[in-house]
Amino acid sequence: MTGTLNKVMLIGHTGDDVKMHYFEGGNSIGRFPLATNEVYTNKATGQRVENTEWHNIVVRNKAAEICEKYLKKGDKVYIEGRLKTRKWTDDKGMERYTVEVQCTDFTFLTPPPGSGTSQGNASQGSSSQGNKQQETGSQNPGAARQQSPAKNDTFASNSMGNEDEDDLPF
Amino acid sequence: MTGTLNKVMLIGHTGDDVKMHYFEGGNSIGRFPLATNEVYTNKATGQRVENTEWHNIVVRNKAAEICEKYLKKGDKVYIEGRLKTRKWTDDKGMERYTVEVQCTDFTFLTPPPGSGTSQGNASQGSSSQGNKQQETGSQNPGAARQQSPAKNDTFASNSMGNEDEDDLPF
Amino acid sequence: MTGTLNKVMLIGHTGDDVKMHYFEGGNSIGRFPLATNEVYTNKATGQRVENTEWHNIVVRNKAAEICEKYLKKGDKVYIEGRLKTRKWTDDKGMERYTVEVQCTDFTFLTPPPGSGTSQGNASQGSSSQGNKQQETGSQNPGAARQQSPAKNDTFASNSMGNEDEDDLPF
Amino acid sequence: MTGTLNKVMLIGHTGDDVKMHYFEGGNSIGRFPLATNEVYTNKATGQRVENTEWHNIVVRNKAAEICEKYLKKGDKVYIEGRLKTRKWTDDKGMERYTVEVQCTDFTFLTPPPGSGTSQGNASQGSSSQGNKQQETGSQNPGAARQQSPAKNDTFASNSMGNEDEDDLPF
DNA sequence: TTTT
DNA sequence: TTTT
Repeated sequence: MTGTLNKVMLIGHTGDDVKMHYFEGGNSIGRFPLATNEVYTNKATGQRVENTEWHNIVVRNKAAEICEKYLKKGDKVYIEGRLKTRKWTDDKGMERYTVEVQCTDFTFLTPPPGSGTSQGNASQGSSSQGNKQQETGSQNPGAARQQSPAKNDTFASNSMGNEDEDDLPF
Repeated sequence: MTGTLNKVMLIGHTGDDVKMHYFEGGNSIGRFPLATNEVYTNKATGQRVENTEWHNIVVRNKAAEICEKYLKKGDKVYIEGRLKTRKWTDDKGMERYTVEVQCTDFTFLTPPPGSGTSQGNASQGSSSQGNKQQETGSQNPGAARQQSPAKNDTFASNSMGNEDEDDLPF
Repeated sequence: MTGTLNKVMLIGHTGDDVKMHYFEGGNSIGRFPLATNEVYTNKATGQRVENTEWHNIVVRNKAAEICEKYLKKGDKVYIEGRLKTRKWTDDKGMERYTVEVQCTDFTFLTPPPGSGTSQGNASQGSSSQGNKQQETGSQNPGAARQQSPAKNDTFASNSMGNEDEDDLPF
Repeated sequence: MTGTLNKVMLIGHTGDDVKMHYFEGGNSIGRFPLATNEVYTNKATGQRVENTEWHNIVVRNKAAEICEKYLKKGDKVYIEGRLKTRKWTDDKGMERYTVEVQCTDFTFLTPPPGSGTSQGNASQGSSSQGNKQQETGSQNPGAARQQSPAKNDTFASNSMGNEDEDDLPF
């Protein structure tokens, strides 16, 4: 029985690169931590408080590969997904629970190096800032990266039977 | 180029039944109005104000057929979608614009007649309340209706390459 | 540093009544579990799978009191909030983590008993279904309950400096 | 009576600076257009299609002033709000309707000039890119800008009776 | 135009 | 009308 909604929407910075795990049969998942922040002033003490919240993001298959390829540690990203609690057993045999965000959609918010937008760190030698190596060639990796959300939109549209859209990320 | 988000989430009551439009080639769309309300007290006058906002919902293909079949005037529903402005020309030749919510996901919140839940209007003769005729048979239409969100979730999951889910609404 | 978003939106059924905790100084919090469901068919096995996800909802102060008063076990509710991981120590001195949804907005989706809507379980003796005792009087508790979302909208509006709205839940 | 939800969430680029309008009594509103994009490939024609959707954003009072001060044409921003249709009469006396997004929360996604983040266009002479004049002083305007979402979160928290948070944007 |  |  449903009639329910389970939705998470996050904008944050990745705390690490995407760690991939490949299954037999061709499926794969990627995991990475995402940080969101809140700032407020404690009224009682007048003190400024800054909190970081960490979220465990899980992406699957094609989406995981796109994230693995284009998301690097520190990037800003929009993540949409579902909350899911995963049960596991620690080394002492104790049952433990981890809450994960099963990603269903995402949009990169850090412009790719070399994109030259007013938002980008484009101008010069951004690869020196620790960006992951991006493949070069006729297709601008920044543009490719920028298109990934379109892909997600596309897939989501297909989910409602929209016909005139494609199946491919790029 | 994207990196953008265009999302609408509504919970409201339908103001009319779903009006279907079938295209050659097999595609179809359904349209219906959705009402949301807000209540507040005008601070200056102390007067209680109640506002109704009307939204133009557009659903496509399989989703449209499900809505047409199970959503009746007055039902409560959760709608997720994208904002889209459609341009048209009125009978005086003037350009006009209509903002629509292109539905990408939905969940029925009015329990189907006969569902017998604590939330439902189940107990007796609810068809006398003007509910649309529901097909009868071994499958409970209420349950079918309840599953439609699952279908949407399923489709959305597939959009990210999730393998172990199905393609069918029911 | 922010520029981040941490948002959860849930529609589900409460798994228990709201448990209140009052602090010295007048603050209070309420907690309750919320269930969301997903249904899909495992493609490999063809088996129908139904999953229930449980969420720990935390509400504060006035909102907690409203929930405590009008939300009963089994009710359907829309919850909006933030994800927050709370650290605690179990009886063996081990550090444990619990993810909670810190509620910032909510809307009751189960009509109050006696509301007599097509959606309600109004017709007869619904109190026998274990509904909490609602105070009686000139004001319909069902209406009061329905208004709580308006209150939240109102508060949210004020957060942006909207002047012509009120401060009170009802 | 409510029990409804009216929520819009957008990430897009502003198409113009914020236009302020001040009312007697001290209230004010700001308006600006926001663009979101979608990209897909038309399956029938194989053609890549790019659509831009324009949204009319309306912000009020303190939030309007913050946007007016820190948001410049072309900036990327997250906007949360409510859909509202405004009726007006055109110069021919015809009734017209405009759909607006009444902003209730926002987060700047374009780093301020001089922020020096890997995402920023910081390095050199960004004011030549048409950035609005930012006040200088001991407080980094970029940081101030970054804090505005915190302020919104704060206000939203207060809406639920959260006590230990402040009232001030910065 | 219309829902609760 | 306009952003990337």
